[in-house]
Amino acid sequence: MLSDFISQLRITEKELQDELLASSNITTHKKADFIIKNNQYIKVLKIVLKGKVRVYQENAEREILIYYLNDMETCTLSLSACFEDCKSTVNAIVEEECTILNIPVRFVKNWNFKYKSWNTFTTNTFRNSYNHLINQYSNLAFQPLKDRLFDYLVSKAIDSVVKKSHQQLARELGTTREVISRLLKKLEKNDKLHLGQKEILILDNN
Amino acid sequence: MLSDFISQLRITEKELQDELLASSNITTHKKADFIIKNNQYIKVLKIVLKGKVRVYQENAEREILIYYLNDMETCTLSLSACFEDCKSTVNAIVEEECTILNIPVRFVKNWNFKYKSWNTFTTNTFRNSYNHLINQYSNLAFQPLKDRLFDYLVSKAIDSVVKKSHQQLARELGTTREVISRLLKKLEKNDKLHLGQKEILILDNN
DNA sequence: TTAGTGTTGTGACAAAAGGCACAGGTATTT
DNA sequence: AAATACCTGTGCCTTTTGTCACAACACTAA
Repeated sequence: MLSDFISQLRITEKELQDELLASSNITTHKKADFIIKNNQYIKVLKIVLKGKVRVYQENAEREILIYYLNDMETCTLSLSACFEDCKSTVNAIVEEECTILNIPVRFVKNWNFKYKSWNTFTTNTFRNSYNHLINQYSNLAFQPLKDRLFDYLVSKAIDSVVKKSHQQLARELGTTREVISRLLKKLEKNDKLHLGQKEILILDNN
Repeated sequence: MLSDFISQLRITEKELQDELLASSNITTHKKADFIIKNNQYIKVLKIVLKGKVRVYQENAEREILIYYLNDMETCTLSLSACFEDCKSTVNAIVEEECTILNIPVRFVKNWNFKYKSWNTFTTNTFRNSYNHLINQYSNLAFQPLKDRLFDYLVSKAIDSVVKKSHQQLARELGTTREVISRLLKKLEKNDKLHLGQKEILILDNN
């Protein structure tokens, strides 16, 4: 699995491959495990080799999704922490059983100017995350929740189906369950989707 | 001015100093000039040496602030564009007469692995911008507009005074003028601030 | 001084989003 | 089968935010 990561990132430097092997370790986690908790010091860069992790911020009564980490995705916030000691402002929780590559922060900063492929990796990670977040931000600012909800469902659908409860959707979109239930009903009435038990079928995605 | 930038970034490499001098150029812009327009290809990295630029996204009827660029600040989105050819998704408009350092994108990517100080610069720029944006994002998600408005005023106040019209504030916070006017009145009634003509005095910032 | 433009205040109303309460459904475990 | 824990639907009401319309004031340029 580590070798998949190495090849996906085109890490051709033999020396970096060796350093990675020597310094990192791989851990596995069950559903509902916390990978990172708010206000906790970040000591390792986390890369999800396999599985799914939800990274979110919370306040008193609500949550909002920052991003999901899927196979071969890197936690940008822990990458950022590699360059300066800091605490996490988010929580990260396992949604599907995970295999995670852990690299202590002290290596990551160092490699950035030592290995070209690593430099490319960190830069791309920052760029993609930043662009993604700007999109999220302006959607949040401009789009009514109904549209954000529908777009979100379309983006998460696999074979036009989303298997999430209304409560889960509420958490991911930063709102409450009742609001989601009502908006979904409205969308169903407009023949945009069909509601089942913990399952939403998208009918019309234009 | 360029030398201030060089010293602020601790660019000690003589060679990079020379490259910067040879490849960049400095331009000046008047208030209300567009520096970058939505959907336009980005060809240079823009660094504001002196002045103030507002970078924002717009949709049909509204705008929302992404960030301000003040003295010695770098446009993160144009930095991002240096690593892959792409179009702007934002507008940037001069708010105070500006002196801008322009560096063609082809150099920036190259320097990233060639000069340590440049590498540090780009990494810090991405990190700071990403952290800032995450804060903005969760404020937008969690805080009622009234609180976002007050916090924003406090953050922009100089000697407890903000010299902006309600219309400007509306643009920066992604809402409309009437809404801002009413919220400001409410805050004034609660003795949080005092309203004048194009001027807001903060009375109580806890 | 006057015309024009930008700024502020506000009433009336509409739409969007949230909170509370409760009813009934589904799934799982014991 | 009973108990328990989620899950979904919805009525009712409140708060927040947005829209339209209009009036008054302030500032600037001719």
